[in-house]
Order: sequence, then C-alpha cells, then structure tokens
Amino acid sequence: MSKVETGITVNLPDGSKFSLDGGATVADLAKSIAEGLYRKAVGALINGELKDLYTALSDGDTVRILTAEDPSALELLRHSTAHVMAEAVQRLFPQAKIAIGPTITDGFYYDFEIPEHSLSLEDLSKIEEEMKRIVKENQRIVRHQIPNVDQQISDFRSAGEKFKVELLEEHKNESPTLYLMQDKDGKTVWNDLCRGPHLPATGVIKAFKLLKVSGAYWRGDEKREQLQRIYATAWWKATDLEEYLHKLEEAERRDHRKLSKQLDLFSVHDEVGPGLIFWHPNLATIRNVIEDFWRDTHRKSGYQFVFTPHIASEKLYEISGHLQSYGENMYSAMDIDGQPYRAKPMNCPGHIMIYKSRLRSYRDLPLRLAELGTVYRYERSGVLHGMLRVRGFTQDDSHIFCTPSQLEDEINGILDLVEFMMKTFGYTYKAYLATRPEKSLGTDEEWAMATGALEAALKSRGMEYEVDEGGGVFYAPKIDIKLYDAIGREWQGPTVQVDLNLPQRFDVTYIGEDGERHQAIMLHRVVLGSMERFCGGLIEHYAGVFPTWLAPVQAIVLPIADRHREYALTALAKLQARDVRATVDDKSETVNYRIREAQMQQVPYMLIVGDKEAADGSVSVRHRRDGDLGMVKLDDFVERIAAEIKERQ
RNA sequence: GCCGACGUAGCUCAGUGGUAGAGCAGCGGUUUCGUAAACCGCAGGUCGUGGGUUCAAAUCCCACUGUCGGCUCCA
Repeated sequence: MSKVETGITVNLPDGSKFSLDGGATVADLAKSIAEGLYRKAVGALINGELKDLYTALSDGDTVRILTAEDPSALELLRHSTAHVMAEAVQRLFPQAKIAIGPTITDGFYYDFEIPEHSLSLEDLSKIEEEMKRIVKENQRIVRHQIPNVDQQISDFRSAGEKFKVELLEEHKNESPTLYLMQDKDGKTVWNDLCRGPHLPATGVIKAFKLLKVSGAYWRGDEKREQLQRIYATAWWKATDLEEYLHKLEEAERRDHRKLSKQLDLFSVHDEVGPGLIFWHPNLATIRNVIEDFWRDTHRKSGYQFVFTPHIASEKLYEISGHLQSYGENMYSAMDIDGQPYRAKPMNCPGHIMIYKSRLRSYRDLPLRLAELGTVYRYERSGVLHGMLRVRGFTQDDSHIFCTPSQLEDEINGILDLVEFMMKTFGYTYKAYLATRPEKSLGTDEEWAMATGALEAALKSRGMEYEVDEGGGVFYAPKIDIKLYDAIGREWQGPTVQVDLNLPQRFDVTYIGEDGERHQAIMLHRVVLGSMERFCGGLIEHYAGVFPTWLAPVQAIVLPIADRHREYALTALAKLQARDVRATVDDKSETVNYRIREAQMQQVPYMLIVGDKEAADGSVSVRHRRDGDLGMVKLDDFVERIAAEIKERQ
C-alpha cells in the first residue's frame, strides 16, 4: 500500500480499516483480504446498502462483503434468479416481452407479455429446465452504464421491448444501467434494464423453484396491458428451499376452507351468492364465545353497546360522504316508498346518529359506543376468498367521541384492550403509525394534532412501532397493528383512526366547560376487524386445534359398552352443570373408532368410562395432544377443565 | 371486473368419444369392545347450468355460473 496519497481507506465490519488503490472495487477488496473470500464473494453491503461485487469503493465507506449463503445476500440471489428466469422465458418464447421482475418476500416474480401463448404449469417446468442450463453455463452478470440513452431506447424499440422503452424514458436522467448476461467467451447473450445490484455470475444460483403463473397489469393499472406473471422463489441452500416449500404446504394444511370441511365450520352457497358466509353450529359456538369475551372486555373498558339498522336512507351516506368516496363498494339503492335506501357499508354514521340524538356536554365524554355491526360491501368477484374476503361481515366496531385533551388517554385505552385481546389469542404483533397521505382532507394543524396524539400514546406505553409514511387514509392518520400467526404469517389486525372528516360533515359537537360549542374528536377502531376474517384467520392460526375455551366440544364422554351409558350420562350432567360443552358418544362403534373420530374433530378431552370408572366415580382422561392421562375423579376433572376454560386456555 | 386453471355421490378422488366407479361418510343388521378405523349388506350421481358437434358426449366446441391462483383494494 504505497500509494496511500491517491488511495482510499474503507472500514470493515470488525472495526478495522483497509487501504486500497483509488477506484478499487469490492472484488479487489475481497481479493486483498483473502483469495478464498474473493472466490465466495457475491456482493457487499456498502454503508448498509446492497451493492454488487464490481462496485467501486469510495474513501470512508463501510463495507461488509457478502458470500453466497449469507441471508443478507438473498435479495441479490433472487433478483439475479429473476433475470435468469426472464432470459429463459425469452429463449423459449422469443416473442415474449419483458416488463419488470422485482424481489418480494421469500422470492421474486417477473412479468411478461407473451403474444398468443398462455403460460401453463408444464411451461414452468420447461422454464426451470432452461434456467438450470443458464446456471450451468455460469454466465457472467455485468453491470453496464448506458453510454447513449437515446440509442439504447431505439435499440429497445426495434427489439419490441416496449416496456423497457417506457422505463428507460422515465429514468433517462438517472444514469441508467443495463445488466448483461455474458457467456464464457464474453459475448453478451441477454440484457435487461436494471438498477441492480446482482450476483457476479449465474453459477452460484442453486435452489430455486417456479411456483405459479398469474395475471397482472403493466404498472398495476387495469387499463394497461394484461401481463403474465411468474412467481418463484430462490434460496442459497436446497435445504432452505425445502423448508420454504414445506412452509407453503403447512399453510395449505391450515387453509380455513379445507379445515372447515373437516370440522364442519362454515359454508357458502351458489343459491345464496358468493362472499356470504353461513356459520355452522361449531363455528357459531366459537364466535359466540369470542363475542362474549369481547363484550365482557369492552364493558370493563367503559364501552356502551348499541345496535343500528342494516339499511338506511341514502341521505345518511350523502352527509357522511360515503356515497361519493365509497360508492363503488356500496350496493345499489333499493326503493322504499319512493326513497332510495342502501345497505350499510360502515357503522360510523349510525353511531354518530346516536351521539347526535341529544345535546352532549363535555361531562358526557368520552362516549364509547360499540357494536358488532354487520355491514355489506361490494367486492369484485375475483377477490373473494373463503371467510377472509367476503361481501357481508360483522365488524367489532366502535367509535369514541372525546375532547382533544382526552384523545391520548383514549388511544392508550384502546391499545390496552388491543394488547390484552391479541395476547389472549396468542398472536404476536407490531404497530405501524400511518401518516398523512398525499391526497387528504383537513389542515396541517389537524393532522399534526391527530398524528401527534397517536404517536404520543405509542411512546407513552413504550410500544414499538414503525412509521408508515403517507400510509394513512384520506380523512385520518391511524395506528395499524399487524398480527403474526403461529407460522409467522402476517395478518391485518386492529386499527385506530382519528377521524378528521366526519365530525365536520355531521357537525358532531359538545358543550364545553366554557359553555361554548366545540367540535368533538372521533376515533374509529376495530380490534378483531371482522368476525369473518378474524375467525377465518384464527382457524389457520390454530390449525383447527382450538384451545379448550374456544373448542366447540370441550369434552366427549365415551362409554366402553352399553352398560356404561348411564354413568356416562351422569358424567355429562356434571360437566354441563359447570358450563362445559360436553357430549356423549355412545354409538355402536368400537372405542378406538370413537376416539379416532373425536381426535380428528380436535376435541380437547376424551373421557373413557367403563366398569372401573363407574365403580370409582372416575373418568379415564385422554387429551387430544398428550394422550392417555390416566384415571382421575370425575369431580376433579370437572374442576380442572372449568379452570382451564375460565383462564381462556 | 381482468388473466389462467378447475367443477364427477355429503367428502376425497378415478374415469378423455361407446352401459358412471372406488374409499370414507350415511342407512340397516351383527358385534359390547379399554386409548387413532370391527364385520356383512343397502342406498346414493340429469357428471355445475344451458346450447352445439356426433350414430353416440362426463369426455370435443360455445356461452353462463361458481370455485381456485393472482392483479387492485381492503375488515
């Protein structure tokens, strides 16, 4: 390192410094540190940003060299695998035009326009084979600064790559780059307009799989070209890929629609219409337990319960503005005595009517109105999905009317309730503070006040959160809580919004201490979201194995022979006397058969009773997961299960 | 709504132009049993709906409808 004057010094992750010649790249750095490192290096984090191996370093950069198998380099891997996939597609379908191919959670996709061909599953395996060939060819992936953008645009145009033309025209002033795929002779065999970064060569790609084809629009705009999208995943190790595919299978096993058939939970019917859920007794039982829990918790938190009509004159939704801003999701009007009425899409206007039914004093506030309110919303046919996306659903809705000085405490109260309820169901969660979007109503001061109150509440309770910049709705900043289920999947959870619109539209006011009229603050919040989505999610979260307090049948008594029937009924009566949901299965089938059936129905406790038990006033307890727990006194078992239910276990 | 795939008995699925099948569930009988499937029998389908091609259609074609995977949005 003699040329220190013209050279640069970079920082390594262990805190040491390393001097290099000016213009040195990550690859040079790796080579200088160790030949072995250089061979394994695929990219780097430079000052925390993912870059490729041939990026020139600047003085003072902090560099962490990434090797294959480094999880931080997964994005490089997936992005490059996306290019390999696009190259393979164009080899097989020369008429295919490439659009974009970003990485996503756990994988990547690439969008194509392929005239006169619809990709099939067979095509996917062919494309995979072609990709393996490209990997085997170990093509070099080379970053190439476009020297003459106009020339490149015209090249893309003559190749018919209209999407690339459009993209390049947008980015022409940002020194755009191509990534070239080169064979072993250094000849460019494929290229893509891309910001990068990428792997140095295709040879390190090993474990990938194409998962599904679907439709997508160019730039997500349904007025633009319909494209074909291939979803795929890529991992450094075959075992990681297997693990991921296994996780997908596990998700499929937990699918609430599948479990619904096994456990007899819900149905939808052609004769009735899509997106309308019929709750069968088993799931209705679960829902009732949850609703009782919900009511109990809310009562203790100072909420008052209300009911509001399912249809209302259009006038209401003109005032609320829903007709103008939400009309597309509302069902068309029905004629009642010559007046147009609508099915309610939201509960808020109804709750405001109750608030406005008389003059409110600051002494009345905060007023917390809660309702399990059923609403109907038009969802396009293609988006309906089991219980998770439906056209009629019941929200655990509440609107809190308060003064500005009460706002922060109210938000905190909601978050208390949210945390308690989510912990009860065993979800972990994370909070997001969604701030003012570009298109929005209200003044800067109002947004600052409302957003500030949300943030202050989060801070005061030490709740971790991320800011979702511009993620608020047009009339409100909000706190979104994302839930993580038993297999780590993310679900939309509770939300809290500070409404800056409806109090004005409806003139929601109270008389203050000063005897003057003031505009009330209005909070919207849901904890469970909708009963449909929440219960659907819960089925998947528990994989159908509901904890005892929720299980439709909590204990099933199995008499061994007909002569034990009477004792079984005694046991049943004792269980039912303590509100345990119990049944007796005295079908003329073997004990084994009845155990198997109860086991498959995920009944928490099976109580086997024969001569010994009848003589002793006992039951032999089998737990669905822990198996045979031996004989216990019936009374002791009843106490035990009652306690378990009370503790919501 | 758009792109693609699919729709056979309550459920899971076989059947690709020549008389609709299996297992489980259901029903009837026998069995009275000790911790995940006793045995025998019976019944069950206008092959999503409508139209077309053909001597003949679950099978090929068209339309509709629903479901599934996505796109957009969201509880």
